[in-house]
Amino acid sequence: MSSPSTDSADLSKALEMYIKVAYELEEERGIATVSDMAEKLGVKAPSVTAALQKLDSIGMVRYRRYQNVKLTRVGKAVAKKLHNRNKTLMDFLLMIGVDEETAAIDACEIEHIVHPKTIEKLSEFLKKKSKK
Amino acid sequence: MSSPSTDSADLSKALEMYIKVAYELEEERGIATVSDMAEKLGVKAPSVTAALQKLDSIGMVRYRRYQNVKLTRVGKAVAKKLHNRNKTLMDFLLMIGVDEETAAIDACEIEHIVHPKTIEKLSEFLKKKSKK
DNA sequence: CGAAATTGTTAGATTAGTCTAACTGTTAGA
DNA sequence: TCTAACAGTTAGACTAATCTAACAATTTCG
Repeated sequence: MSSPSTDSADLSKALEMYIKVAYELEEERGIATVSDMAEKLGVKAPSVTAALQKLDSIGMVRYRRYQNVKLTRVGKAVAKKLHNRNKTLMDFLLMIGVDEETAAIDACEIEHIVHPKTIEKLSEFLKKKSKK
Repeated sequence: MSSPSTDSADLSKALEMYIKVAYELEEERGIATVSDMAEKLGVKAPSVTAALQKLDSIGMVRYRRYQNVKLTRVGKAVAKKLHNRNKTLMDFLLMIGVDEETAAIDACEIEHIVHPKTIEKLSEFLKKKSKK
């Protein structure tokens, strides 16, 4: 029952974003580079280096200087959790009529802060809606 | 058309919370003291002093050392905006079945970050629901 | 192969928000 | 009234996240 916690309660929003973006890049192009991460996140390269050092130290990514980044199993799980949350939030926001762009921004903020129970209820709510 | 902006985009979540709590205390007991604010926010007194100095400097509160705090007109407007947002979010979260405590926590986080458009849509959505 | 261009890292500064410890102003009651 | 207790402030440290400037490794290609 107790695999390394995917419960990112102890990860800041900022660190979660680095994980998420690393994941997206691995998906999109097989590899996550520092500069691509910086670009996607709208920060400068040194911020990425610093974040990767932290994430490596807590076992979220495998990172060695001058080498590419690799999410660990735990890191991937965190990324996937964030993506699921994001999807649920997007679906809901679009359903109530929020425009795509605003929904994307808000979902990306909210995904880091809401309680799992809330996501759960939101998800159930959407399921019911879609059945009707 | 351009009264001092209630658009708290430039206020951090932390500063918004100080404003909100000052407002609640003014409502509840007519006066907001440093120690009551610290208590409500779960921070120490020096953090409150620092925040009040900042908020005074940007015209959100009237604050002079060793004296009680008074929200300015603009500060009050920000507080009210936050309360409205909070109410809308709470109503929604309770509607989908989130428990009171969790809803309160989440609403308090979300109120600082979502786009006005989103609150607007959420509000319309609740209105429709209640009519049915 | 090696130099130029690119990419990434390190060092050091900055900002916001918090804390503790020490100090100061205020106030209530003997 | 004056002082002890309380409330509030200041000083200084710390953390997280960011930046710029300078430096180092890597890669590409002439």
